[in-house]
Amino acid sequence: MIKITIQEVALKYEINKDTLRYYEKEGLIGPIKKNSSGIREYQSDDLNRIEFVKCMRSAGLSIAVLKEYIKLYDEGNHTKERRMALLEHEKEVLKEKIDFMQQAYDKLEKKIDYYKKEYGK
Amino acid sequence: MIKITIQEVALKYEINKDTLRYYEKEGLIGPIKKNSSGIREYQSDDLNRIEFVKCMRSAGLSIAVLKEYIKLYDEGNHTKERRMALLEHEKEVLKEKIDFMQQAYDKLEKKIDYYKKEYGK
DNA sequence: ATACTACTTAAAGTATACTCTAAGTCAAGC
DNA sequence: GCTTGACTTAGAGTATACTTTAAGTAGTAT
Repeated sequence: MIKITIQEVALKYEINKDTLRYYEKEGLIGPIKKNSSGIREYQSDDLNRIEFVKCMRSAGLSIAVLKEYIKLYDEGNHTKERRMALLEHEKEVLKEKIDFMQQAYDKLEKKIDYYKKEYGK
Repeated sequence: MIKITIQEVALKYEINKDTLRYYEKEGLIGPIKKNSSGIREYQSDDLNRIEFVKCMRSAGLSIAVLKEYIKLYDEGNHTKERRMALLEHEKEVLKEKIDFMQQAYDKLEKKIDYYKKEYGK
């Protein structure tokens, strides 16, 4: 059984300790088990969840959406359909965002090329 | 010479009128010419700028970065190198973000597929 | 025993980007 | 001439996601 401290989790995933506690308070992760002194001991299941949350947050999924997903998850098997719908919706949102960003990327590239030509004169 | 109102710009680009004024106050667009009654009259140059800002904002470039770029632009030709560097930096940042989002997208897709299999049972 | 460091909590503070409010002006229609 | 509706401003308010603060505890090193 793995038991690692908040410090170690923070280092491993490059997430602020306060952010980890904040995510826990919001119900995105945990509740994390605590030892007799009240210190958090993160286990491998917790780490998987953290990795998922980190990935989704870095992609722009909101705390609220992740909270909702976790809530449904914790409610058990009868929420599978709703969870799936939620994920599919977020997938679509993400797709659109990626599109916007790709458009901006292309525009930036063009602008830079233009500068390069100008600069070369 | 085109002259369109803030209302029309707001409709055309789906940007809140308050946001347009906010962007102007921050120096991202304009200053927009005003008629004798103090009403803004947007011209085609303004619209091009607005389109650029909208595109970059939708891709996540910060107000601060756009402000900096516009500032350099307004300072004249001798800032071209710095502008190019700024754009290239933002391009790299965008690339990374797109990567993160693509990763999350793939992860979501996998999760959904998993649910679909489970659900089919 | 005392100093040091990392942990704990609840709550306040910060950054970013809007978005709304209040008070007022102005042109058009009745 | 008065109402209506869109505009103006400065400044306050909101949402989201942290991040910091203050006050306190617990385990380890000297």
